[in-house]
This record gives sequence, structure tokens and C-alpha cells, in this order.
Amino acid sequence: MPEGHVLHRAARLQGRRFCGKPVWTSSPQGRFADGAATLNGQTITGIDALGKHLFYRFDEGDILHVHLGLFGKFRVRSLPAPEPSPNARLVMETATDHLHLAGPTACELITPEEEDDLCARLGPDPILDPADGADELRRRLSRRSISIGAALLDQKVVAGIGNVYRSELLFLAGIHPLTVAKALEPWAIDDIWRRSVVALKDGEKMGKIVTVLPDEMGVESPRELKRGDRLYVYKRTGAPCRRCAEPIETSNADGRNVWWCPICQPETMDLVAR
DNA sequence: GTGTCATGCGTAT
DNA sequence: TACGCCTGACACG
Repeated sequence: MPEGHVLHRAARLQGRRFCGKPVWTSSPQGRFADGAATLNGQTITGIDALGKHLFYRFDEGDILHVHLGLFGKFRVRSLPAPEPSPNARLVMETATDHLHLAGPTACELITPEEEDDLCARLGPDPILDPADGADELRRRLSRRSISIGAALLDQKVVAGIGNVYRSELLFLAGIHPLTVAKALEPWAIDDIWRRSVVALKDGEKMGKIVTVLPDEMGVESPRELKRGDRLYVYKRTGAPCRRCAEPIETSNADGRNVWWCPICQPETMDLVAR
């Protein structure tokens, strides 16, 4: 269940194993049989992530687009690999490595024009555009009367943030998630952007989402934080805030659950209706 | 075994 | 706003 950091990490780690090598491809589940037949025997020339999307480039010009959706998962390992699950959408192997993809929302061949259209619909990616994404984010939020919580999930506003990061980033920024997006001061939007760059890059490096500062939990490094100690507010309804002990609140005003601390993220500005 | 839920998103109503 | 899609982990009986 991936946010943008997972896709950037996949591009980096899969790139090491698969770029520059011919691949055998198949679709045990059958739903990508034609595409797998087209790609079989081709050489991968590059793997790129943008937001939550992944693009594999092949030497005959084909482009494979993968979006994991809510359930999609990669398994990557060195050969020999176990039998693929019967619902594997795509299995890809070199002489030494094995990739197994199950449950994606999208696994399809697309044209360069389709890739351009798709990318044009995405906001700035904190991992790809750390330096100049803030201006773009400010522009894209300036006319939105939706809440900042809803805006951060909209991939047209910013690409790669999902439901975990949006709650955690707004906690770190001290902003209530139901705050009207266009009511935010430019410096507050810049702050959200800077925090998203740090958080997603950290997530990409570690392969998991850790937003809690290690010293707040009495350990040296984020890697030492146990499951359950890594996040400030996500899925912590009723638990004491790690900073002020106030019970964490939750709402699903926009169809997805969002969590916040009522003291650390006060209602100081315009809120959208609950 | 069954039911529920989940880090997503497009389409229909 | 609701639903459909796709899978796996976990709680419960």
C-alpha cells in the first residue's frame, strides 16, 4: 500500500537489477498476457517514478506504466524465486533477478503521448522537484476552497502524498487538516512543502514511513523505532499526542480518514464544514 | 472459514 | 457521494 516514496524506491532498486538487461516477461494471471508477450525479450533502458506512477522504458520504444493503487505489491529477489502466485499480473526475470507484481490498479503499455497526458495531470513531486515545487504548490492551492487535508491527497495538487503522509505532514506543520487551503499563508505552504520533501526522501531511503523524531522516543535513529512508535497521529484515534498528551482526533469528512492533534494543530483559521 | 479493512483512483449518479 | 476494482493481513468465531 504505497505512497510516492515506495515508487521512487522501486525505480531505484529495480533499476539496479533490471536496467540494461533483456527480460523474460509473463502474466500468470493472464490479464497482461498481450503486454507481457510484447515486452518479452526486450531490454529495459530505464525505470522512472513520478508521484505514485512508475514507467519502464524498453529498447523497442514500448513504455510499461504501473500504478499500484491501494493493493498492488512488488516482490523482487534474486533467482531462484518461488513459484509466482496465480494472481501475479506480471512476472519479469533476467538471468539473475525476479520481479513479481500483483494487485496493481494499472499495468499497461502506453504511448509517449499517453505518458505526457498522465504526467501533465500531476502536481509537483517532492522527491523530483524539491527546489522549485513550493512555488507550484502555492499556485495550485491558491484558488482551492477545499481543505488542505483534501488538497494534499489530490495528485493534481501534489504528486506522491497519500493518506499516511497527509496526516503526518499536517501534524508536523501544526496545521489543522480541515483548514481551507486558500486561507493558508505562503510561508505555511512552503513549510508543508519542505516537510514533504524531507519526509518522502526519508521514506524512500528507509522503505517505510517514519515521521517521529527518534530523540522524542528516546532512541538514536529512526530505524530503531518500533512499529507503533513511528507516526504521530495516523491511526492513533484517542491515543495521547506524543508531544502534548491530548487525545488524537479523527474525521472522515472527505471520504478518507484523517487524524490530528487538537492542541498541536489548532483551529486558528477558516475551516471547511465538517 | 468469514468478514473487515487498508498508504488509491476512476466512473457513475 | 457511492461504488467498483484489485489483494493480503488481521480479527473474530
